[in-house]
Amino acid sequence: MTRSALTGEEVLTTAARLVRARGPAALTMRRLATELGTAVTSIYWHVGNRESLLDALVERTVREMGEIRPVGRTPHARIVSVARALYTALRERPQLIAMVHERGLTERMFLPAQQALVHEMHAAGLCGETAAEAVRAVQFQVVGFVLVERNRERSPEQHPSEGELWDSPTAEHDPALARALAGPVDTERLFTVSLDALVTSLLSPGGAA
Amino acid sequence: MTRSALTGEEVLTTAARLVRARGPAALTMRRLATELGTAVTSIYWHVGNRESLLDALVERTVREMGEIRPVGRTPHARIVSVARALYTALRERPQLIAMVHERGLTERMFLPAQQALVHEMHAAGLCGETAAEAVRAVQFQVVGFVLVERNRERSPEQHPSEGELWDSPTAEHDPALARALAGPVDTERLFTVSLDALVTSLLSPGGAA
DNA sequence: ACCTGAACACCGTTCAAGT
DNA sequence: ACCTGAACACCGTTCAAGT
Repeated sequence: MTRSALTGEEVLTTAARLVRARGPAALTMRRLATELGTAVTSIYWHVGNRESLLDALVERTVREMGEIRPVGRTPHARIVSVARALYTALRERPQLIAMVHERGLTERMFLPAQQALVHEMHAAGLCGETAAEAVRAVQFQVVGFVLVERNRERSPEQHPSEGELWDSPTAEHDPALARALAGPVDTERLFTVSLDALVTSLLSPGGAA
Repeated sequence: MTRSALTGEEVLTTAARLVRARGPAALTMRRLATELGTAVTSIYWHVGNRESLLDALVERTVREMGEIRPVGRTPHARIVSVARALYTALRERPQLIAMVHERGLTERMFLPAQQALVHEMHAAGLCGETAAEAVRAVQFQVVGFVLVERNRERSPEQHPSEGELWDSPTAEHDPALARALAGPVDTERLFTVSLDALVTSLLSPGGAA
């Protein structure tokens, strides 16, 4: 049986599917060829080599992250919406994001969202270095949460257990804190709450950063 | 020529050196064997396989990060000192940290520093969820900075250039902001400044988070 | 223009055999 | 108890040869 002509786009799509389903390590040229029903060497004609295939995959991810648009009526709401959209998009593509980061393109990936945030900071009356720091604060908040959360998912059994924190003498007399830091935490809620707090304090005159 | 008996410790040290010098991809069992002057298969007797070798490497890194101690007279100063120490330690071992993260041990790695931060937050009068959020805020600040910074180092040519930001209509009339967000930034200073601002606002009553 | 198999230099890992 | 080489199943990549 013959298959229709192979295209670069088809290679890319199948490669992306492999990465999302089974991680970057599962993306071998031979496995990809089997998946596509072609000889390994055909892939090379279309995408060069493995490295440039990964580059193309990353490029596509960066494009997708660029489609984030603010929604809401107040600057506060619009900033929160961008941060939430970033957060969601990052969580949906953990492996691809890791690949973007490995290639040093994280900043470029964030650029459109960053420009949107700058716009909203201006609308809220911030400017100059204050606005820049506010933008970064939001960005770091998102990245930090995604990282911590992913870490919890990966190793649900080995992150600091409540027990361990209870043993710590400093936490002994503050159970609310121990609970908040150990967990299972409702990260979704925690993200919303602390993002809201952050944006509020950033936008208030003489605020946090 | 014979060599003295191989030990697990020796394998670990040489492996760590290889990773720090040339990245995790350079750590192949065969290369390691050559470096050690033994047969590949000897390594297996001492450390099991590549996976458990990496586990041991990661374990060692986690231990090293646990040696952070706060210094200074005020809670503010002691919190800042912990954050700075974390920041420095993370920057010194980028590849090993990445491996820790891959294995989902980032939180465990941060645990000692986290406990120190909890202690200082209590000393500063915070407790419960407020203290927990403050601890996380500091932690995310550090992680966020290390990530952004490492990204800049990796791809000095492709992060958003000043030119690009200038083209953006939102930044056109705010050169100070454009400068702050593009770069090259004095990240060392930026880290100090924004860490100080963060801690100040966290510790002030009715503060940021 | 597109696809192929053979071949090369690398991997990690197992295992029977040595001392 | 420790070390070895041979062998296996995998890699990515090149290249001459096909259509």
